[in-house]
Amino acid sequence: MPELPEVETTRRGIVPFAEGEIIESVVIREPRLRWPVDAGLPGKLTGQRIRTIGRRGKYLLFETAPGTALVHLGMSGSLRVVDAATALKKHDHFDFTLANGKTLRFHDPRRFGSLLWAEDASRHPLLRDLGPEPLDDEFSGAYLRATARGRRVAVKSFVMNSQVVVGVGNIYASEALFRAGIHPRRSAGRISAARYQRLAAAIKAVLNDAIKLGGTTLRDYYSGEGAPGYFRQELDVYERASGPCHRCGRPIKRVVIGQRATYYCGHCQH
DNA sequence: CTCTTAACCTGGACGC
DNA sequence: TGCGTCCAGGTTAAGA
Repeated sequence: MPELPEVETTRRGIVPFAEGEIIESVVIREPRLRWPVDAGLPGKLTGQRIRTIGRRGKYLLFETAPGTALVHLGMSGSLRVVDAATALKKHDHFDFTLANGKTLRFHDPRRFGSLLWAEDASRHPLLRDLGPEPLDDEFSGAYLRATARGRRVAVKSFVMNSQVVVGVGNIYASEALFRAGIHPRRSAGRISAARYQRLAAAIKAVLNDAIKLGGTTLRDYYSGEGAPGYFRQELDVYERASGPCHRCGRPIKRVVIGQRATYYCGHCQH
């Protein structure tokens, strides 16, 4: 479910309530997430102050003195600020109870999300090999072009590869390729420098636009404060199969690339 | 190395 | 109502 804009919106929603706060208790109700939750994790976090709440790709990073708790929302996860007395719902898998009376509550029906511990987050195996942040200056058309050299994979799969660049998931990959006028099936290694410049700019623009509107709510995404994202109404192609292209009016196509639904305009994208 | 595929899991929508 | 099928915002591990 959540891509970079949704994770960033979640982060911004919980920062005012949780950054700088003491974690009074950690309750794990369901440890069977994407990776089993370490039984020793509550003991490590309890009593610690959350120094910062950061983000790396789609991971939220709760940094404390002894280490960092990594939270990934997977496909269907959400992390929300609730009052301590808020009734539990099905699939509320863990809570961080804070000293200010608020609780960070993780909800995830499909359990593809995760809660992990790292003494040094940047060296954790799941973070160590990640590509650059798309909104950083080092992520550019030149970087994409150099990284794509010799690769034959479809460009859509290429930009969704977190070792190439983090945070670009299935919605924003289709959206960025539409904005850049690039066909999603084109081989990554056979795209010009000029077109990669357009693509890098399109990725930055679509992610920034989505963050401004609080992300995209299709089914079950809600921010840290429980608000839906309003970028859905700005989508040009995603889940618009057979609808008119916003540029040329021809019907948007839906195909499957790398097992994922992909939307594009056959006339505007080459 | 690069690339493809299966797998992890629940629930909602839809057809019969 | 129920049952089977398909689909869903992510990511890794295994295999070719």
